Amino acid sequence: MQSRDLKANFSVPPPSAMAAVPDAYVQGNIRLTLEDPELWKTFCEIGTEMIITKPGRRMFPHCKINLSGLIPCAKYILLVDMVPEDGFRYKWNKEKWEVAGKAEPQPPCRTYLHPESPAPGSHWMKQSISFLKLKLTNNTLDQHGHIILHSMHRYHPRFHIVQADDLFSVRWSVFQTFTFPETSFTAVTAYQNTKITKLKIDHNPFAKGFRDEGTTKKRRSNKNPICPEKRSRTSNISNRDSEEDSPPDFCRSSYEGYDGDGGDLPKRKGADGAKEQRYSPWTSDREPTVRTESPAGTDPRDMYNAEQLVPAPASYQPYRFHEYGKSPSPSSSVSSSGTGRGSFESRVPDVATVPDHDPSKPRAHEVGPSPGGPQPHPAPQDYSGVLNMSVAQAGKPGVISHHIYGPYAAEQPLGQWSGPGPAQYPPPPHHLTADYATQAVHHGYHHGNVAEWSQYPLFSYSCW
DNA sequence: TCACCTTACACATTTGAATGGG
DNA sequence: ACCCATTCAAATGTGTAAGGTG
Repeated sequence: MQSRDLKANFSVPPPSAMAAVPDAYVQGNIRLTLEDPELWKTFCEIGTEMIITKPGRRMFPHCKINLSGLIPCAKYILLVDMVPEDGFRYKWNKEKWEVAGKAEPQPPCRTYLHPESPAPGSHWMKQSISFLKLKLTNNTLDQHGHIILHSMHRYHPRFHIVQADDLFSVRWSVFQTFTFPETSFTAVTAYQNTKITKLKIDHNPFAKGFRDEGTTKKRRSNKNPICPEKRSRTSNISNRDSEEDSPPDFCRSSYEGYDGDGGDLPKRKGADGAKEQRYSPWTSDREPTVRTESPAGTDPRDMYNAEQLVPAPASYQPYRFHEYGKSPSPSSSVSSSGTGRGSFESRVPDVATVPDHDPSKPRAHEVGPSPGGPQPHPAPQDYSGVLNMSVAQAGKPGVISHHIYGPYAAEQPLGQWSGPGPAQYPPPPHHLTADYATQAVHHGYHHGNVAEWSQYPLFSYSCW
C-alpha cells in the first residue's frame, strides 16, 4: 500500500536529490530489512525502553539488518544514528507514558559507524549485519564515541548506507536512509514499564539470571527480603500488568496518559486526541497495524518503512521534518489513523525515495507525540556540518582501525559544534561537511519548520 | 516528597589465550 | 609446524536494589 506510494515517490526524487544522485541504480535498488522484526514488534507494542548509562549500554534488541541491492563490487559504509521521535520529554506515570514537557536540547549528535565499513556490497549482502556493539549513553561528555541520548526522550535508529571507497574518500553524494517504525524506543536510566523489564529478561541471554526459572527467585528472595515500595513498583506492577492488561492492548494501557496532559502540548487535538489518546503516543496508530502484521506484507522483514535516498542530505531532513510536522499530536495522528496514515502520507511529498513502504501502516515516529517534534523542539543544538563517528572494535583484526570518533564533546560546549574536530580530526576535503552545512540551510528553505530537524543532521561531527 | 539518576552487586554470556591431540 | 577442539579465566553485558541528587 503505502510502500507502493512511496516507491513511486522514490522513483521521482526531489530535484535536489536528482541532481546530487547520479547513480539511479544504486538509489532505487538498495533494500534493507530488519532482522528479528517480531521481537522488535513485541517490544514496540509495549513501548520499547532502552537503558542508557554513563559508561554506555548496548541496545536490546539490538539492530540487525539485511541488505540487498548493493553493487557487489562497490564499497559501502553503514551508519546508524538516533533521531528524536518528537520534541517532548516523557514520564512514566501510572502504567503509562505521559508527556512531561518539551524535550531538552539535543545532546551531541553522534553516528555509529559499522566496524566493518567500508566493505564491498557483496560483503554486506552475504550475511546479516549486526550493530551489536552500538552503545547508548546519557553522558554528554562521553569520549568513547557512544551515541548520546537524553533519558525519558523518544528516539528511533536510522540506518544509512553510503557508497564510499574508503573512510577517507567518501562519496557522500550517494547514500540512503532507512528507518523502522518498530525500532523506536524511549531512552531511560531505569526501566519504567515492568513489562519491558520482563521481556528483556526473557529474551536477553545476559539477563538469564533474572528469569524466574533460573536462580532469579533464589537471588531475589535473598536480596530483597522486603522492599514494599520498589517491589510493588516492579513485581506487583508486573503481575498486575500481566493480569490486567491484555497483550493486544499493551500500547493503549501504557500510553493512555499521553493525551491526557496534552493540553499544554502544542498542536494537541482535543476530540481526536481524546479518542486517540487511548493509544500509545508513538505506537498508537501503528498498534493496529504494525503490531500484528507486517506493514510491507507477509514478510516482517520488509517492514522498513522508509528508504530514503539522500544524495543531498537536505532531502531527508526536510522529509523528516515534514513527517513530524504533519502529525503534531498523537491525537491527530491517531485520528487520521483511524488509519494512522494521515501523517505518513503527508510527508510523502518530501521523501526522496521511500520504496516498499506500506502507507497504511503508520510509523511510530510519524504518529504519536512525535508529530510535534519539530516545532516544539527546545533549543536544538547546532550540529550543522558536524560529524562524529565511533568505530566499534577499532583496531581489531579484520576491522577498520580508523578511529574516527572524536572526544569533542568533552571539550566543546554542546552548542558549539559548528565544525569538524580540531587538529586531531583534520577534515580532509570531502563533501560531507559541506553538504550538511548546506543541508541545514536548505531545509530551512524548503520547509518552514525546519528549525528542529534542520539542526539534526545525519552527522554531528566531521571525523576526517 | 518525588522523580530521576548513579552505583555496586550477583549472575550470565562472550571472548580469547592456553593447552593438548591429531 | 600446522590445524582443530577443548578448557578456563577474564572481560563484558544484564537487571536489581539502595542510595544520592535536585
